[in-house]
Amino acid sequence: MKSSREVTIYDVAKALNISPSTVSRALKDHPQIKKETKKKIRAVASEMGYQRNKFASNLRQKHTYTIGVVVPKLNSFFMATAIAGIEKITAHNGYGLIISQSQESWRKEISCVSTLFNSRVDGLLVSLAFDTKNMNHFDILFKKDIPVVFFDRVADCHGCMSIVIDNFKAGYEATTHLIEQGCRKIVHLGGNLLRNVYSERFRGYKQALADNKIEFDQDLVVITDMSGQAGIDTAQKIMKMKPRPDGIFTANDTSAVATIVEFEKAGISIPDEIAVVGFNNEPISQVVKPNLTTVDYPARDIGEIAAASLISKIKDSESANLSTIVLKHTLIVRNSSQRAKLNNSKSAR
Amino acid sequence: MKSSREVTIYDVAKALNISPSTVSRALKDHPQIKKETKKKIRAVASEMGYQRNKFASNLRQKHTYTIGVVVPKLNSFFMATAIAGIEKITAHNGYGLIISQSQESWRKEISCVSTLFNSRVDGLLVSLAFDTKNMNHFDILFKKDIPVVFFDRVADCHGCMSIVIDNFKAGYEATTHLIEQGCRKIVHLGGNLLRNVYSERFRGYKQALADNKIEFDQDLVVITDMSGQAGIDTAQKIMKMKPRPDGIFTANDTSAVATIVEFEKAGISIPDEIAVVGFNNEPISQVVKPNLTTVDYPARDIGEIAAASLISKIKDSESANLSTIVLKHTLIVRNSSQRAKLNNSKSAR
DNA sequence: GTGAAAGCGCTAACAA
DNA sequence: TTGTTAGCGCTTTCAC
Repeated sequence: MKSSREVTIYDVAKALNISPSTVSRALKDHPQIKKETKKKIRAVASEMGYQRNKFASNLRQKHTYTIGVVVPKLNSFFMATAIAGIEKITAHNGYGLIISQSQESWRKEISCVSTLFNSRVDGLLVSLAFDTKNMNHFDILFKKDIPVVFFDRVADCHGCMSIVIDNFKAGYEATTHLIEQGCRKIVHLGGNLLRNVYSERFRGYKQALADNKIEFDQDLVVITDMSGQAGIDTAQKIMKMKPRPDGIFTANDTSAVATIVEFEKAGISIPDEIAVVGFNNEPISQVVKPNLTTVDYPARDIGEIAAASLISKIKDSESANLSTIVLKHTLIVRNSSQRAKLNNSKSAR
Repeated sequence: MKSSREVTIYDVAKALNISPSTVSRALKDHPQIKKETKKKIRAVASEMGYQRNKFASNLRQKHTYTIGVVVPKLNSFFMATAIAGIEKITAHNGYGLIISQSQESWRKEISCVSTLFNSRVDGLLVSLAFDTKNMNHFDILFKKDIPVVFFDRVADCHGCMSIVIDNFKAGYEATTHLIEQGCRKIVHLGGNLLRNVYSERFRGYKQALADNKIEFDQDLVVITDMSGQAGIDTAQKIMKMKPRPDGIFTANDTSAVATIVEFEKAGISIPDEIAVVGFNNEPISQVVKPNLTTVDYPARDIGEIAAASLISKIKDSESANLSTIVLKHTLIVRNSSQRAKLNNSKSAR
C-alpha cells in the first residue's frame, strides 16, 4: 500500500554510526543520554523523515495509547459536548480515541465493549445504554486490569470510578421549583429506571413532593424512551387527564420541548396552565417559546474529568481510587415555569 | 499493566501439536488448510481465550485498519450525524476510527493531520476548518499514497474524492423561494468564502437575484463566523437598515434561528416583515417559532458514503476515481418564509 | 496440506 | 553514557 520503505531507527543509527538503542533512547528523551548526542540524533532523524512505528512499539510495550469510548448515541448535544471534552484531554496526553455507539441497546453495547477489548484499548470510558441490565460484559476488562470509568449513565461495577452530577438533588430542585410556582399536580416524564440518571431524578421528584406534603400519585409518572415522540404522546395523555395536571418535570429537554410545542398547538398556555421543567440545558431550550426552565449540566467538564481520571488510572493503577466524582449542576429558571416575578436569586437569562 | 500473559498462536499450536503457521492460516480462513484442521484449531483457540494481537499483525502487514477523521467541531448536529454514519460503515468493515477536531482553525487542522499521519491511519476523512487557506498539510499523506476523502467542506486537492451536496443549487432555490414569497431586498448571511459550502450558497443567492432581475447589493451580504452571536448581530444590523430588508437567506440554522429570536424580541413579525430561510434542517428549526424554512442536508448519508468511498480506495487503490459525489438536498418550506398559501409542491410538514 | 524460519521495528535487561 | 542482544506475536516465503 504505502510506496517507499519506512525510515527506522536502524537507518538513523547507521547514518550516525551509533547503536539503535541509543537512537531509541534519545528519541524518548531518556535521561541517560548526553544532550549533544540527543540533539544530533534528533536532527538526523527528522532530516531523514523518521517516524516512530507505533505498532512495533506497542508490541513491545504492551499498551496502545488508545482509549475506547462507548456511548449510547453520538448525536445529542450532551454527548457531543462530553466527547469534545474527552477528546481534548486524551489528545493532550497522547492518547487516541476509538468511539463507538451502543445505539441505546444493551445487546449492541456488549458487542462494542468486546470489539474495543479486542482492539486492546488501554482503558474504557462508558456511558450506559438505556436498557443495560447487567455489567457482565465488562468482566473481560477487569480480568486483565484494564481500567474503566463510567460517566453520566453509570452503575456500580467492581468499584469503578463514576463521573456524575447529583441527579437526585437536581430532580428535587426542579420539582421544588414547580411547587414554589404553585403547581400541585405534577407529572414526571422519565426514562428507564435502570439508569441512575432517571431513577435519581425520579427519586428527587418524589422526595420534593413528600417534603411539601403533596401525595405521590403513580398515575402521574410516565416512563418512556425520552424521545421527542414520547414528549408528544405524554402531552396528549396529560391533556386527557381530569383534572388536568398543572406542572411537568421532564428528565430531558428533547421531550420537554416536544411537550411544550404540543401544548401550545392545543392552545394550552405555558406556564400558566401547565409549567414545564426540562433537563440538560440544550441549546434548543433557549429557542422554544416560552424558553424552557432546565437543569444545566456540565457536559464538557464531565468528559474532561472522566478522561483525566481514566488516564491517571492507566498510568498508575494504584492511583487514588476515588469511586465517584460529583459535578455541580444549576437550575436555570426561564419562562416555561416562571409564573410570577419572585425574588429569585437564580437568573432567568 | 495487564496481569496475565496473553495466549498466542504458539500456545494454540503447542496444545494441538501443530505449527504456528498452520494456526495463523486457519484463523484467517486460508483456503489451503483442511476444513477439519481449521475447525479443531478454531475450537481450541477460542477455548484457550486466544485473541489476535493486532499490533504484531499490523507490524507485519503494514496497515492498521484505522481511519482518521478531522472535522471542525464535533458538537453540531450535522457533524454528529455524519460521524454516526461514518462509524457505522467503518465498524462494519472492521476499521477503527480516530476522531479529531480542528476547532475551526487552520493551525489546529495542520496538527491534527500530522498526528493522524503519525498514527499511520490507513486513510483520512476530512471536513475543512473555517479558515484553511491551503492544502499543503495533506502532502505527507499523498507522498505515501494514503487516500483522503473530503466531505461537506471540501477543496480540490490532488484529485481527491469529495462528497457534497449541490450548495449552489440549494442557495439558488432558497433565494428563489424568498423571491417567490415577494421578497425584494434580501440579505445573505454567509460564512467564510474560502469554504465551498459558503461560496457556493452565496453564488446561488447571486444567481437567483440575477435571474429575477433584482440588483445585487454588496451591502446586503454579511460574512460572519455563522455563530448564534453572528445571527444576533446581523439581526441588529438589519433592523437599522433603511428601507429595511424583507428577507434573509442564512447559510446555517444556528444563526438563522438566532436572527428570528432577535427579530421577534424587537417585535418584528416573521415572515410578514422579514422572511427567513436557513440551512441544515437541524432539529432546532422545528422548534423555533415560527418554524424555520431550511435546506435538508443528508448528513448521515454523506458520512456513510464518504466512509465507504475511503474504504474502497484503501482496499483497492486503483478503484474508480470518482472525483465528486453529489447528494440530494431538499428545500423544506415552513412558516418562517411562507407568506401566503401557494400551490407549492413542497411540503410544510 | 503443513512446517521452518526469517523478519516487521522497537525496547529494555544486561553488559561494558 | 552507550552497545548487545533477545524477543514482543504475527505473517509469509520457501520447502517438503
